[in-house]
Amino acid sequence: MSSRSAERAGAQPTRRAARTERTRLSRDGVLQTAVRLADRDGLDALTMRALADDLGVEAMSIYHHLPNKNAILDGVVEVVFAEVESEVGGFGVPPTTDAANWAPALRERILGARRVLLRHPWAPWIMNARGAPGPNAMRHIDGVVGIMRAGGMSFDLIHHSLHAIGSRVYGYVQELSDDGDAPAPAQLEQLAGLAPNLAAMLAEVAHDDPDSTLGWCDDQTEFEFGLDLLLEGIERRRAAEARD
Amino acid sequence: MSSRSAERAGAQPTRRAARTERTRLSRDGVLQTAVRLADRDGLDALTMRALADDLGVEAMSIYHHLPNKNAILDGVVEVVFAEVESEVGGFGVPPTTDAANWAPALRERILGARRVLLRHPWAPWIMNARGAPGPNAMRHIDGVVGIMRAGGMSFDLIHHSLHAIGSRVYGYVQELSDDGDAPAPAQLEQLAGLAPNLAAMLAEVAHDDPDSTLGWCDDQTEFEFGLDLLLEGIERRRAAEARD
DNA sequence: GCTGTAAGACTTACAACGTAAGGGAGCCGA
DNA sequence: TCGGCTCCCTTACGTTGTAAGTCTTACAGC
Repeated sequence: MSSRSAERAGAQPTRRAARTERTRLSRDGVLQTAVRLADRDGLDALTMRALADDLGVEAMSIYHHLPNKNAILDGVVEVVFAEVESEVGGFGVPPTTDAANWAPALRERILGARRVLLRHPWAPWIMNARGAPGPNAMRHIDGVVGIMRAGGMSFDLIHHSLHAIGSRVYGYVQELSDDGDAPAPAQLEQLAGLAPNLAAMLAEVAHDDPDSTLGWCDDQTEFEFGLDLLLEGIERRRAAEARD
Repeated sequence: MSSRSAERAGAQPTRRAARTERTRLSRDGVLQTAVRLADRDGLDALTMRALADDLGVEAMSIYHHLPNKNAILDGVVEVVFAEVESEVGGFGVPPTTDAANWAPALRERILGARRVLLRHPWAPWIMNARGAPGPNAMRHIDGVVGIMRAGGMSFDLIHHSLHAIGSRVYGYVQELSDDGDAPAPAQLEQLAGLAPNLAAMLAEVAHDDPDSTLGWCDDQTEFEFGLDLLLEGIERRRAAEARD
């Protein structure tokens, strides 16, 4: 049923000939294909067998290049962060960064990361599920620390700020509900009994902006609102630190 | 090997006798046991078979009370939010809440939720993985909205704020790395080549507070730092709104 | 060209997962 | 007493990651 088995079953001269044009794998090729597969079919579809299929190979062959599936997951995230690196023009600290402009610089860096992650929406899930960031992700964070440092903040403040910004450092936030559709009036009425305040809010938002079904959730706008809130607060603490 | 199969193999009069004292399941009992199982052995250990084992029952029996595993996951989260409700003394809005004290009230509410979630660290994972909040979680959010509303904020500002606070509303943040141990000096040196700013920060933190191995991460302190940053920023926007 | 060797692809097989399908025990109303 | 309903058990299937072992192919040295 898969394209590969079809090809197998189909016009193929001899077993031997098929073997002759055997595909050569490589760690990089596997990861690149995995990224495309996840982009196309989602994270759940990224199984060893499906990946092998896309590579024109049997599942177990992959294990000669990556030790296990977790390594693949870590690997694709690293690929994504390589993309982040080129998106933001390198992980270095912009040379003119100082106390006056660290915040916009950081803002730009984070929004750049976000742009890439929006192209690979499955990546945050992997990052959440797996612990330690790889080298590329690490260098991304290092750049963030560098920008704050160039802004004249103490490591202590930077450290707290990193935690505060949390996953926003990476350019994403937990999406509350992806399920898409706006609450139908019937649902809204039902909700009113359970959660009147929430229902009132939803009703007003729906009234003010009927088009924005549930695009009212997790907009770019929302992301930037939260980010700016944090950056403002951090800037105020930086200034306080500088006064001492 | 499991306690149950041992019991089976052991002193048991007759098959019929065993059947007579057949365990009676209930939706509630299943969920309660699932919570205990997850608390004890972690989320990965919460499989249908393990759960059935703890219940003294076969896996498929569970399906007479819950339609599938997702229902169980949703169910245990609801159990957790019932615990939140009692922890915070109900999801209602404190009667004296106004523009002057909404922020402390909200802070208290969120930290209460956090206290409960720290007792069930697996719960956030489920909440992330699955979409829509259940009724209890919904009522929790409704309480949060209610508090802000009592503070005199517009629904628009409340709505943006909800997104900004993100998962903090629920009382948790994504933990960056749970893997525990402090970076060994060797690791730190290796890191210095890759991420010098980060390495410098870690070195200083380690120096200032050698005990706090990596408890320096995701402390209560960190959580409150970020929360207060957001609450401050929101309060400033509320005051601005009130001036218009 | 021939052959030995190592790299790497293939085959087979397993344990664990969620769960569909159907069997049968026990209880309850008639 | 009996029919039927509830609900637990048994068996089995498809999918997952991956361990173990076989076989092919490319290439080095002769």
